[in-house]
This record gives sequence, C-alpha cells and structure tokens, in this order.
Amino acid sequence: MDMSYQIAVGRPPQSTPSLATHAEGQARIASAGGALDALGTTVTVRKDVEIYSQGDAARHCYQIVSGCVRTVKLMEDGRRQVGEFLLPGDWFGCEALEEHDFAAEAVTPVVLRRFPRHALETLAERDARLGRLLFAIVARELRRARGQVVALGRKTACERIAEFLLQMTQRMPKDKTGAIALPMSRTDMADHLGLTIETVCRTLAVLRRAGAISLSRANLLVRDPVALLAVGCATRH
Amino acid sequence: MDMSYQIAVGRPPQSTPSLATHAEGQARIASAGGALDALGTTVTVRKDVEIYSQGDAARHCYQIVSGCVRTVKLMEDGRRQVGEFLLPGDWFGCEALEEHDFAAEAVTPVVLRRFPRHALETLAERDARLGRLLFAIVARELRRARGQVVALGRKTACERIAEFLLQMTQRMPKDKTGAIALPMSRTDMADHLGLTIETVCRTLAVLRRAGAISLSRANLLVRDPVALLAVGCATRH
DNA sequence: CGCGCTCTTGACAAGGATCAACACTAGTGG
DNA sequence: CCACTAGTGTTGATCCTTGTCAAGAGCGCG
Repeated sequence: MDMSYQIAVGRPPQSTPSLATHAEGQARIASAGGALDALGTTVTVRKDVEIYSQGDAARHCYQIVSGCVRTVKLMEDGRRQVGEFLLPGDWFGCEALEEHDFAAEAVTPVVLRRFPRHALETLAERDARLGRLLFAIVARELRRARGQVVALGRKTACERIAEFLLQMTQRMPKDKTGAIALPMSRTDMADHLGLTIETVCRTLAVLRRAGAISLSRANLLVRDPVALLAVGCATRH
Repeated sequence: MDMSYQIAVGRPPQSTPSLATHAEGQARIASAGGALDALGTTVTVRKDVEIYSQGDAARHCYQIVSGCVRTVKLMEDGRRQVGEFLLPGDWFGCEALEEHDFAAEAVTPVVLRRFPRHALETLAERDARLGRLLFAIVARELRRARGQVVALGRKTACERIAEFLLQMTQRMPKDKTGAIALPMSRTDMADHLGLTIETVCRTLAVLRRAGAISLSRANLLVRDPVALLAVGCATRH
C-alpha cells in the first residue's frame, strides 16, 4: 500500500486512553515521496508575527513543521477571538474560500511548509487520495469548530478550561514527568475560551488548589485527569 | 458550459445589499441532469422528528427540498446546543468523518433528498466538479461555525440576536411586506445563541420597543436593519 | 538594579441565569 | 361552538457567574 499520503489520527498513542476520542489528531503527510513535496516551500516566522491577515486573498495553505500558530478574529472595537491553536503536523488555511476569515499568527517561533492552493487543487483533481486528505482536514476542522461552539455556548468557565487543558495535554509533547509547556499566554487562552484573563487565572488557581493540576506560568502537569474530565468543577464555590 | 453542478451563492438577489457578504449562500445543485439525481431518494420527515442521532454512523448526507432542519448536540446533563438552522437548498451531513457529532432534527415538516455518502464519494472521484462542490459545502459550513464561535465567545446577547435576525431575514423568503416567518421556537433560538429563553424574549422586546423590528410570535419584520447592524444595542439598559 | 512585561489576586459591578407567575394560542373533547 | 388544557411565550424579582477596575507579585532582560 502506498503510504505517501496518510492521515494520522492522533499523536503517537500515549497514555490517557479515556480521551482517545478527544484526540482530534492532526492530518499529516508523510514526507516520503509524493508530488506534494515539490510544491511546498519552507518558511520561518518569528513569534507574534502574522502569517496572513483576515481578509487576505487565500493564496497559500500551510502545514506546521514546528512551533505553535493561532487563528484570530479581531472585531472593530478590539474584541478578539482566537479560533484555535495549531501544532506541528496541523494544516491551516486550506479551507479558505476566497479570502481568509481569520488571521493566522505565530504564537512561538514557527517553521512552516507552505503550498500554493491552486497547485494543490490541481494536484488533488488528478490524485484522489490528496483530494480525500484535504477534505478530511477541513472536515476535522469543522468538527473542532463545532466542539468549540458547544463549549462557548453551553459550558462554564471551569469546564472550558478543564477541557482545554486536557486537549493541550493530549496534543503537546510531554516531558518525563508527564508535564507540558503551554506555548500561549493567558490572554490567548482567554480569547480562545471566551473569557477574560482574570477568570482564566482564577479558575486555574481553583484547579490547582483542588489538586487537579500543578501549574507555574507555562509549565502544566495534569495530576488528576479524571477530576478534570468530571469537572462539574466540584469546587462550585 | 455544463451547469449540472453549480453553487449558487445566496438566494435570488433580493434587497439589503449592505449584507451581501453575509449572505452565506446555500450550495445547491441544479436538478437538471447529473448522475447525482439518480443517487438521491426523496424523504419526508415530520416536525420534531430526528433525521439522525449524534453518534450514528454517517451513511447518508442530505439536501433540503423544503422545510427547516436544526443540528443539535445534547450534553449528558441535558444542556443543549443548536449548531445551525438549515433551509431549502442547504446540505448537511456531508462533513461527517465516521459518525455524526451532532444530531439533525426537523424543525418543521421537511422534505429531503438523501444521498449515500460512499456513492457520492465514488462519483466525486470521477467528477472533479462534484468534488469541488462537496469541498465548498464543507468549507462554507466551517466558515459559518467560526462565525458562531465569534458570536458565542465575544458578543453580547443583544448582538447575537440582532445578527441572528438579520441572517434569517437574508435567508428566508419574504412576504410582500418584507416580513418572514421564523420557523423555530424561542427555545431553539436560545440554544443556538447560547442564551436562555427568557433572555431571548427580553432582548426581542427591547429591539421591538426600540422600533428596530416588529414581531409577534413567529412573524418577524426588520424595520431598521441599520440599527440592528449597528447594535451596540444602544439600549444598554 | 530597575524597567516593563505577564500573571495573580482582591473588591465591586453587571449581564444574563434562575425561579416564579401569568398570558396567549392552538388543539381537544364535550 | 365553547370550555378546558397543555404548550409556548412574556414579564418580573432576585441571584450568581463572570467581567471590570485596581493594585501588587513575579520574572526576564537590558
């Protein structure tokens, strides 16, 4: 079987099986062969620099090699919504119709593979596997966006944060203690979860005091995944 | 040019040009010809009956002929989120990966065209235009979901309702006075907008008193689209 | 060492939720 | 045809989660 195009669902299977269905894996393409490689160019972007703006014509789409990217919608009055955080292996920008509706910015220094959309489309029409891959990427994005809709529409601050921490723990590489380094600031988290920085801080403090996590700045260790999963956030008060 | 597959963006061009970009048109397929017609079967569903459940294997996808459909996510404790309302011409269920993450239910009596997904996929691999159509449908869904994320994450109750009313006015057929008949209940609206019924009622009352709309039960007339667009919802109090 | 970040915590305000009562409408059956 | 009932919508009173405003703590960097 030709593996030059493949979708890996989830990271290398690691721990926490109860969350397996949450592992909204990244679609990636094995670098081995494929006409795709010839189309891409490698780009590096410094921290906090914009990759494209909202409203830009959608000429390229991207796959992350290393680093973390956020998608951002800015309202005229300055309110900000972070759509999602993207990690190595993740694709973004593929789904744009004519123009990008969100901007993309580097959360950390980032290395990307950049592909011209029209070339990708042309190739996809000759190679059905690539077509399926692109479709799966967008379908996965849609599922993730809908999960966020449920979180923002119907979950409490505590539930949103617990869910977010679990997701990040699934997606990020762990050190030997099982801890991860959150790449984004409190502001980014707040704007992703539809909260304020202060609420994020306070809720993290509650979870820490409850013994569910330990956290100092960026360094996060989920001590009690079950408690986080169960978050009616027992400490209702 | 072969028109058997086409994406019509927006309804027959009707009024309110300032919102043209909002008219997140429905992707539809002209009934004239196309191998697609042979694949579809017509289905009717009574009001409030489920078309598929969340968790169901995704065997079919659908296009609405008449009526209104909602997609619904139900949490274990009964909290409910309505993903979107779908109207004639709209597709749904195409984006599912393995199983549907939301249920689909008839808001009103509904007539559907139902297509087996695997047959659609097979056909799409031979006919690039159908492939592009399916991709565009999912991309459009994704854009809509992201708009909802911004609304739920960063907009006030009043802004969400104003935006919703404008969208519905764009998408629904108007009578000679320019009014529309909202197909869904207050509960559905509330669960779509991440609010309670009471807040929906009260906010509608505020907008009515401000002269921006007139509304009795389901009958809605937007009297002052500019005011609705501008909603900082002046009546902050 | 001190400046400028981001993060944290506290006090208070407010938007929206909850609880409760009532109004309106459509449907049902006598 | 009317009365009754159940469901949906509306409005009021009150509560609570989260936002706002403010001050301080911790950390990185020149």
